[in-house]
Amino acid sequence: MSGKMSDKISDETKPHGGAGDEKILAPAAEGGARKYHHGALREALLERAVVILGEQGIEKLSLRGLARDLGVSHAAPARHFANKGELLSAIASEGYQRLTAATTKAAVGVESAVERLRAMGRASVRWAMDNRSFYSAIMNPDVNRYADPGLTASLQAYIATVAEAFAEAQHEGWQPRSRLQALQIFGFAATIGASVIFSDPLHRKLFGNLDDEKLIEEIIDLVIPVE
Amino acid sequence: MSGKMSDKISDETKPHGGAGDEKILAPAAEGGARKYHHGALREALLERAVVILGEQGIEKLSLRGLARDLGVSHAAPARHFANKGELLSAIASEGYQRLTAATTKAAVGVESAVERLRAMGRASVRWAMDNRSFYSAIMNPDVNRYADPGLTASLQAYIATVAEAFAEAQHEGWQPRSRLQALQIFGFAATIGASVIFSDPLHRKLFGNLDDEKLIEEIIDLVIPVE
DNA sequence: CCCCAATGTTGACACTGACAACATTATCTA
DNA sequence: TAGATAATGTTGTCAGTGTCAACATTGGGG
Repeated sequence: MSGKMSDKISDETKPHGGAGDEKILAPAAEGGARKYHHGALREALLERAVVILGEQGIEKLSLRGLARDLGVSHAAPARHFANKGELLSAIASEGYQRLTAATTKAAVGVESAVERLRAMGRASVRWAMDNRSFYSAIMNPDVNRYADPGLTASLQAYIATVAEAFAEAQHEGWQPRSRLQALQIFGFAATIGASVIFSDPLHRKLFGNLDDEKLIEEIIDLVIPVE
Repeated sequence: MSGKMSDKISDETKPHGGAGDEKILAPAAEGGARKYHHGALREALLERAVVILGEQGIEKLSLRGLARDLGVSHAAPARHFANKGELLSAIASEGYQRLTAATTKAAVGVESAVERLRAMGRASVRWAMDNRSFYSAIMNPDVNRYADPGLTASLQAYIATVAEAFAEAQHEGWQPRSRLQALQIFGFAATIGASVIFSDPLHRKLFGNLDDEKLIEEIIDLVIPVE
């Protein structure tokens, strides 16, 4: 992704061939493949942005930088994302969709509603740890402040998925004396907080040695006690 | 804070008077006071930055913008903060110091360690809600990624304060069967999560009507049950 | 093949951060 | 009190970024 590599890719822009919606350019004679397929820039931008996010953080992310990395003109990304804010909303939205999918998958085949809840909690924290780039976008206050409708909808869907699981657990008799809304907010709070602590390098550093698997299970026990 | 206002303030730069370390310039003849005292720019920058943070978010914050707002030359802020990252670290560090102070204050005069813990939890969440600008800096993944030693120390101090409170509570017999580290991580997780949910506008919106006082108390009951 | 929409390019401009040289203010010491 | 030095603020310049508009290329449909 050096500037030198970008120069090579620019030369590949000229020869246009192929047909159908699979616009794959032939590898350049000098070796190296084009960084994206014409018409698939949006996906390439998202993908590259997530990498930059993980390596350097949000402030260092720029549309021009992405354009350079992918060998397109500096204003091309603006065809897909009006501005950086829209790009970040898309990343966070994608993140929530993946988080929701991971959470939902964890509950599949689990009979008891309480055990489903526990499995979902585990999956959420583990997902945040394994997808720090996405999670850093999801937890960015500015991204939330300027969230577009797609991001709002994705977060709403995630909330609904988990909230429903809490309702089912209480319906099965779990924590009958607590108000459902309180249980739900509590569960979300613990999940968000644990995800931050276990995924953010600074927090991890300051909390000292964290035996992830053991601690996460202990916390699940505290949040969702099984009598 | 318009450019026009900046022009007026620039005119006030010329007459230097007064003595001692209280360098207050006389109000301009046309009205309006200078935005900062010479030598007190650092404080003025921090103060103004927190306002911008709250009104527009981090991305919109710029050193040049602050310089303009305060009527100083564009590069003056760099005398106090090498870059934006340093400014944000300072804000987050100040935030943690205030959060720690609020948390500590809430525990004063409370006899029982468990009640102290509950009071501290309440104070933390309430503080985040009342200081959204600071909390948005504190919770910004980039700010944490590029935290300077001052910020790291402030976060460490906050963690130590609360962790100690958990240790005292368990020492008094609270939750004897749980491992202390798990209780502490759990408590921090719940606090961080609740603070995010109750302070972030997007989260508040999607979680629907939140009866703050009641819910916070219910969550405290779930995190720190009193038998 | 032609038309039009989608997508990508180019050039220009305003804004931001960074840097260096210079200017002003504040502090300290003899 | 004067002089030296440090701290602080100013000015100008340059590179990088976002934004905009006009233009060019690619893709899809009739």
